[in-house]
Amino acid sequence: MDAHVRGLSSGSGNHIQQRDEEVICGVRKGAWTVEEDSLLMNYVAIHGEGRWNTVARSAGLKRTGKSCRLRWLNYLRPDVRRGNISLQEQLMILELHSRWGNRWSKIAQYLPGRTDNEIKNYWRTRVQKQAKQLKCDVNSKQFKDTMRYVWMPRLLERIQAKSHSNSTGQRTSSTTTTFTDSASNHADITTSQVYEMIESGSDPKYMPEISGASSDSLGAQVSSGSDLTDCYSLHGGSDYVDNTQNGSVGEQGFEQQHSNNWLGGGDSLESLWNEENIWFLQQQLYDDEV
DNA sequence: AACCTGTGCAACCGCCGCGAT
DNA sequence: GATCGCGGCGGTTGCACAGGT
Repeated sequence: MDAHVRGLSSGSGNHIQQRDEEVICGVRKGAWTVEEDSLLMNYVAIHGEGRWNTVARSAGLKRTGKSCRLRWLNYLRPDVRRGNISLQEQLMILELHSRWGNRWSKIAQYLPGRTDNEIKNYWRTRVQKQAKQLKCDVNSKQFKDTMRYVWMPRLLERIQAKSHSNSTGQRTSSTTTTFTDSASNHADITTSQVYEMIESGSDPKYMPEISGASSDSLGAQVSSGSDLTDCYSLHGGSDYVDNTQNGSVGEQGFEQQHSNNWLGGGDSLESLWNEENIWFLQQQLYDDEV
């Protein structure tokens, strides 16, 4: 269905993509080949990152330094994670974006293994698409309010619901998690809101006990970890039903989930968008008019 | 089966800041 | 102070693929 699945089925990321490569002035463009990846990985393994123009030349790659850097950071880096944005990560993205806007690299610092490119793509393909469907600007107050007062609380609810349903008690007791990485050094992250999210188990980076590929990690519980086939490919899956039941939709009786939760992924943002959000937006617009 | 459309992601582009000279 | 090269960042594009008609 999507590129995740494609990538999985190929077993080697996007190597299946055989776009037309062009060579202009001895510089290759387009999709990277397995051989190029191998050259770059070997070179970086020996010489380390940085000085990308030198890397490109010395590794025998007919690529620009920029291209090598991008390929390494977004794809080849060993700790890079792709696909399957978990609920916690979604929540983090929403919160941090509301705080910083399109500072993708800054946001990415708080989502270990996620690249700015992936977060940016996520925002564009999921969030902006929602705004477009609702015919409102993604930067409008209405949309931001909807995110903050509807979307994010419900994400939080679902995270908590999943946590409880898994009955391990790990997550809810994790509020004492300490921060020992880069995030703790960011003086501009001071609001309790973000910390609460993080501390409640938003990400493996902040949850040493659930880091890595542990199958019983929260990430795995929520979104099957790095399984690329999960989140956005479960059309009509059981998660969808669970969402409506666990979501505490409630207040205006908008229990009915719209059938156009197009991607249908139970843990995706899309499943949160229903008439309730539209209603909320309409109320906001109405209030503004009055 | 053929074509069309939507989707998601990798990669490129242009701009900017910074350090070296 | 001016210039250059480089790396980083955000915006944008191109394209493979899946699903629909």
